[in-house]
Amino acid sequence: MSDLRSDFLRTITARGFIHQCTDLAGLDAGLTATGPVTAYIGFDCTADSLHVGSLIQIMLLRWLQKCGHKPIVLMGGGTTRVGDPSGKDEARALLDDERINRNMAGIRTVFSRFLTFAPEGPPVGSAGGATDAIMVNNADWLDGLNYIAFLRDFGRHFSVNRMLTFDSVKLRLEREQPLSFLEFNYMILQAYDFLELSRRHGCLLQMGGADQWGNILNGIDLTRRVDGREIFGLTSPLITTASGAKMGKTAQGAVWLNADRLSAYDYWQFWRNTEDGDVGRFLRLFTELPLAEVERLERLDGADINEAKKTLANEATRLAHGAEAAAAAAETARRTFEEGAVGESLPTVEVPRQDLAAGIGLLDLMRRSGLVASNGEARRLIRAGGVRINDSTLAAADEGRTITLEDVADGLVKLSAGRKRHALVRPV
RNA sequence: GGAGGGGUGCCCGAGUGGUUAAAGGGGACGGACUGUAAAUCCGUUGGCUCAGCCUACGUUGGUUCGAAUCCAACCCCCUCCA
Repeated sequence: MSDLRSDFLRTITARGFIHQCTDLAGLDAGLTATGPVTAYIGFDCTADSLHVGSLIQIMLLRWLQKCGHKPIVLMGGGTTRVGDPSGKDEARALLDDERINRNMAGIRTVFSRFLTFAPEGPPVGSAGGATDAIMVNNADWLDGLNYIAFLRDFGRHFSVNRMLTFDSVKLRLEREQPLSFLEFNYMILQAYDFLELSRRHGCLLQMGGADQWGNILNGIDLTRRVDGREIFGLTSPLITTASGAKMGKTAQGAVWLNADRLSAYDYWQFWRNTEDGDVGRFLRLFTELPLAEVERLERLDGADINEAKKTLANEATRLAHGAEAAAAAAETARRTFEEGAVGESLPTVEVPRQDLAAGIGLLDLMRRSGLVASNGEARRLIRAGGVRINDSTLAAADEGRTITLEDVADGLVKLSAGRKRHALVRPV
């Protein structure tokens, strides 16, 4: 790998971003020819934010841009509108245009932290400067397709025999999971996306997760057959934790990148709680620390590795939420965990002072603070000895307790569920 | 269109008339131990006004003192055939 000449490929190789590449040497040559190269990654727009599951892809685009090339963020507006009938779930409610546009706007907000878009927020699809990122929507070309014309011009290049051998299809069939014709067409539409981006923007490379390999290959084949142009594909490894779990799930659900969905504090905590065995790998993938520094940090032994985890949390949070939010999260964590004091960024519920004077049910307050989802869960937690008010543990008999002004210390009541989850109640 | 199999709690999966809010496993949460880690051990895991009540086994009706379990219709999935 040391014979690679492009900054981009050298960087992402050294940092562990590459799982497979269609033609590493050819791509290297393309990247070192004159001028910026355009590359894209596709994203669903089924939600108004992305989560850490997409972070490796986002970082790939960020490195691409940092190395002097042009990233395209492809929003699956066209395919999202069709809806993905995967698995045994009932057909997902179809998203309307308004919803899709709102989701695209939310996702664009996420990307604006990681990538530099052309100034003045040009309309979706415009080209911008040489290395400015652009966001495009595949609805722009998919919506207008004519079925017969499409089949004749492009469908003839796809062999069903071959499509059946792709993992995305094969695994589904082997596990006797339903696979609709609609889904079967996804790989064709995605292949067409690549062709379209190659034509419109001279896009030379598609990247994606390891599960996208087959889809990417199809796009490359299609473009070669139809336009005679050689383009490239590159996939990133599937990221699991050292203990084998899929990365990015917490008690509350997905780890969102958008502060409306998950606070910077909780995001920081997510990284802080990384398993020992993952620290080095995550520092390489999800921060931009120099590799020498990463190597120093991952060599730390025993409890010292906590320093590396804090660095990981600081750096990752800085990228997603900005330096200020990262510092605040770090400070809150320090005060909460290292001093046992109260940190400012803990989740806070505001409660009218007179309600508190009258007394508010503990169960109710735990629910309102987001610490538990139901009164029953709160009761169980109390019985298990997992609930504390201002750091003193409650007994089972405290279930019916109310919180009053007498519990307020320094203008706050601190509620804790377990060792790590805290919330503040603030009378107003 | 025909024949057969199947739809159970967050997921997988047992259960074929009552002692079933439903075995077992996974996941998740809490406790112990720690380093806000992993592993391990213990506990919990539908809701509520919580020793009582309500809602739940694809949907809707029915049989029965009593149904996830029996019957009917419908919806959906899988396999094979046309």
